[in-house]
Amino acid sequence: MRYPAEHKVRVRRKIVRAASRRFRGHGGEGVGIAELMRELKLTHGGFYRHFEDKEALFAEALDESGVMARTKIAAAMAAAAPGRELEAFITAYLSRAHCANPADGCPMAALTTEIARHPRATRAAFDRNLRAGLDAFARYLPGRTTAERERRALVLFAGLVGALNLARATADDDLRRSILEDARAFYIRAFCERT
Amino acid sequence: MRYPAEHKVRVRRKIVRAASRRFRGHGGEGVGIAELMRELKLTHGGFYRHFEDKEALFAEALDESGVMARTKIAAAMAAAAPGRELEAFITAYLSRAHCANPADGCPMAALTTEIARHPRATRAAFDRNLRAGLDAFARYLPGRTTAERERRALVLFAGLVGALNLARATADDDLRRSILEDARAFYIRAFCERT
DNA sequence: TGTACATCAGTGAACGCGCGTTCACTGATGTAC
DNA sequence: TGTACATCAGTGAACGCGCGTTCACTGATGTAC
Repeated sequence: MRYPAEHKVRVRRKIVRAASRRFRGHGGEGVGIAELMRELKLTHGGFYRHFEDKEALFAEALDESGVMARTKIAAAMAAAAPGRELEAFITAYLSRAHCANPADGCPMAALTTEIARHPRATRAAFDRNLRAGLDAFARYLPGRTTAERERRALVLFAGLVGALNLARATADDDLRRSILEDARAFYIRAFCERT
Repeated sequence: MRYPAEHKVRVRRKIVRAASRRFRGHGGEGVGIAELMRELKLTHGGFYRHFEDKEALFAEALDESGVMARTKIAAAMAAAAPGRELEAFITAYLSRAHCANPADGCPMAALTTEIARHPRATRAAFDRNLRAGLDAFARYLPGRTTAERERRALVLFAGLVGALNLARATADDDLRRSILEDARAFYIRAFCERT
């Protein structure tokens, strides 16, 4: 059956959105095409009318989650008192809610270790989103030049990713809380001091 | 054919050692039992004389890599000038060699994101090795009590893991170098200052 | 305006493949007598 | 000392399963005439 003009675009976006949540929640290898399509009341065969292969979807889902993540960062910062934007970002990133819900959270964190094993094109998508993410808060960091602020943003972000991922990995609730809280306090002190 | 007394123990250890490298290099789902056994000139059927299932091997491989990682940490620190042990550890952990060779490196870093999706027993093995790893360098950190030093060790370690993993994920050599170097400088300044 | 045809998103059976796991079997060695 | 038997690490065929991907087909709608 032929579908209305914009139908294909809408379905494609729905696939990407659903995939971006699933990939973050279960990892690239933990998500199957058939089950993903079933969630959208479609069958697996149609998938290949939209994407070259699973890897292409993965890369596109990375972009999609990147956009969503940046929207959340922006929202957290917009809601913060002036001068405390960075603190708000750090607090939100290392929150228990973010820790408990990888599927709705930062793709950089949820997929860090497996990205290294993906093909170059996918890792390029990762880089693209990493840089865009850094741009979202680099201007709130101390530093005389943009380059200097961006380098600090990268160090800070790497620290946040590491803390979030260790907190997610541990089976010990106390340890998890400790990682999140101590890291939050540490990075706020290290990067949010008025200089 | 029946084998000499200690034969089984030796084979088992060989499996665990080979698995620990492979898991770090390719992730849990990237390693197959049959191929692993083939590397040791064995067939896949015999695997189940040694382990309950793949998950049990994974957990044991985690312990094995933990021991190896701690040996390397200890060696790096022992080779350092007195008072600069922690700096030596940070430098070795964020070295390009460690970044380029996950299979020979820290299991905490190589497997962080997928550990969160493993069963509780496996995550307990992760915790065990995390704590043991922290013990290896916590005493070199500033802090009045052991507990305080251990909490700082955890924050530092999380930062190192995050930086190493981002460096491994990026496809951009310059970005990779930048992450490793900037993070190294940052953490040395933050944790190795004489207090 | 009416008719014939082209389009193409979606369907679902089928493909080949690799996986983790099971199991009947092998056969050299240790042990019981 | 010699013989019969038990042991059990390792073998390799076979299992069921789920995966990514392909493909002949469907059928409602757009388009050409």
